Amino acid sequence: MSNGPRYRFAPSPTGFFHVGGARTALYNWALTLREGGTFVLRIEDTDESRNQPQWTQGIIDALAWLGINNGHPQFEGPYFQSDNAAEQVEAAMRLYAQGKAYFCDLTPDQVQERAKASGRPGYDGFSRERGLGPGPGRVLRFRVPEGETVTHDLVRGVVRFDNATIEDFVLLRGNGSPMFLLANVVDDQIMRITHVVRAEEHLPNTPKQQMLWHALGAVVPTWAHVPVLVNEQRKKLSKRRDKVAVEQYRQEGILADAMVNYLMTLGWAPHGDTEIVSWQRIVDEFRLQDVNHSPAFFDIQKLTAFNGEYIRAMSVADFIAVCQPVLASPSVPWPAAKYDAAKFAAIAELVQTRVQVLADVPSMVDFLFLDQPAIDDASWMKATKEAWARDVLVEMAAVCESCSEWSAVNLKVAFEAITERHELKLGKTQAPVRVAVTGRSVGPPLFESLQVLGRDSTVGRLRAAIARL
RNA sequence: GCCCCCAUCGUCUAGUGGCCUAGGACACCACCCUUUCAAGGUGGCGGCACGGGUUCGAAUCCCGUUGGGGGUGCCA
Repeated sequence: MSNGPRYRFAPSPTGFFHVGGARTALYNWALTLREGGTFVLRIEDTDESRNQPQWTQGIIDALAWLGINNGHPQFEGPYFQSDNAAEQVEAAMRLYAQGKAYFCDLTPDQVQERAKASGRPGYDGFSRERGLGPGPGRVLRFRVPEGETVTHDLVRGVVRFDNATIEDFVLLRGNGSPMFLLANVVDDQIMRITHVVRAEEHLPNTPKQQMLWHALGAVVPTWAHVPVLVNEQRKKLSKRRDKVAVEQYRQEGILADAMVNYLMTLGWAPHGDTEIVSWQRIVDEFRLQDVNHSPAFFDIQKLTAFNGEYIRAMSVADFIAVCQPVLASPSVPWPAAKYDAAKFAAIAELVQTRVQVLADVPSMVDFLFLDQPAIDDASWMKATKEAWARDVLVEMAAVCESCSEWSAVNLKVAFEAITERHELKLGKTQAPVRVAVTGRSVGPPLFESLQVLGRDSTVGRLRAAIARL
């Protein structure tokens, strides 16, 4: 077992794993790798009302997809917070025995009423000196000491909190179960965590937890609070409002490498003039001290641009391989039986520079696997409105039927002759042919497309188009 | 309300007192290339929130203002 630093990622299984969590996990993972430490995954499942077991597997799968996998020697877990309930309660009772915590029988409503009456928000310490023992419905509250709590944060620096502004928070619920603040600290102690790197939303929890670490007689870990990810309204990313599920991006054909690279550039940047860098370089260069202090906008457009870069950087063979899931997806517009791997392989290189996400691929090649192309009406109208369009289609159909060798170059040469006869530009004349054959006005280069489609289909579609005019 | 954090192009960032007439990337615009669309190439637009200090010198340090954000649960 490694003696290096112990980082941890502690998500709660309350929904789809989201990009903000992924970024935090990646930060921890990069640090773990660089420093020869350990990455502990702990599922914080103490909120019985909200956590769902199925989300746990989703977290594990998404982490694995991003390269954080439990097969790696520096990965430890997953642990479950609920498994440590006994130790958490025991720690709480120790605090009670030492007078560092006390029981209170006020209900949440009563606490609120008193706060309202006094004009001061939060719990007022009503039961501090009442000497209540444990009992059903009674919560255990931490007795916040007087003074100041000074935290040292690797990204924020020194952050001071006046303890007078911190209420006596709950350690154990009325039903005896441990709450987050306590459970989190006890687990971190059990797992010998040395570095707590988490999102900025936890910064206000830090003085409370630091007091707990002290009260429990342990050496506090090193804190680091990284900025949150926000939407275009500059609000923290929310599962309800925003598109945040890692799994969804994966399904749409965002590559893991692109996602990882993009996420790492939110709040941080590698040295030099390019942000597209290898994971190894990220591991080598990433430092918490260099992390920005302000929230970062999760820009899907830039994520997509990164993804396009990664797609283009792949070999054609890799691109073909990575396209298989989307080409075999049930949402594809052609009947599964009609898919022809050889045809896709023949045209793959030409689609590779034309897609940003893998989900864009099917619409670029669907004409190859459909009996008849799905003609886009607007494109059709526009491409055939000139008088010459019919002649071009007729002449092209004839050429296609009669030309000797069925090849892109041959077709191009023949078509250029037609174009010249009409004293037009290729950019113009190819439009009706393209729409007739592929159904769209944009797509991979025309003659290569025809070559892959084949002579019979091409001629058939041209004839059908002429009949349609 | 109270506590805390933050502030460089629209966005993500480089910048840690002189190398900054502030660099890169995404987006946008133009041109080139070109069989559509992309890709690629070239160029352009565009920023240190404001006000005071400190200093020979400030995007960089200090204070204030303004503006954002987070927290304020018997959620995590």
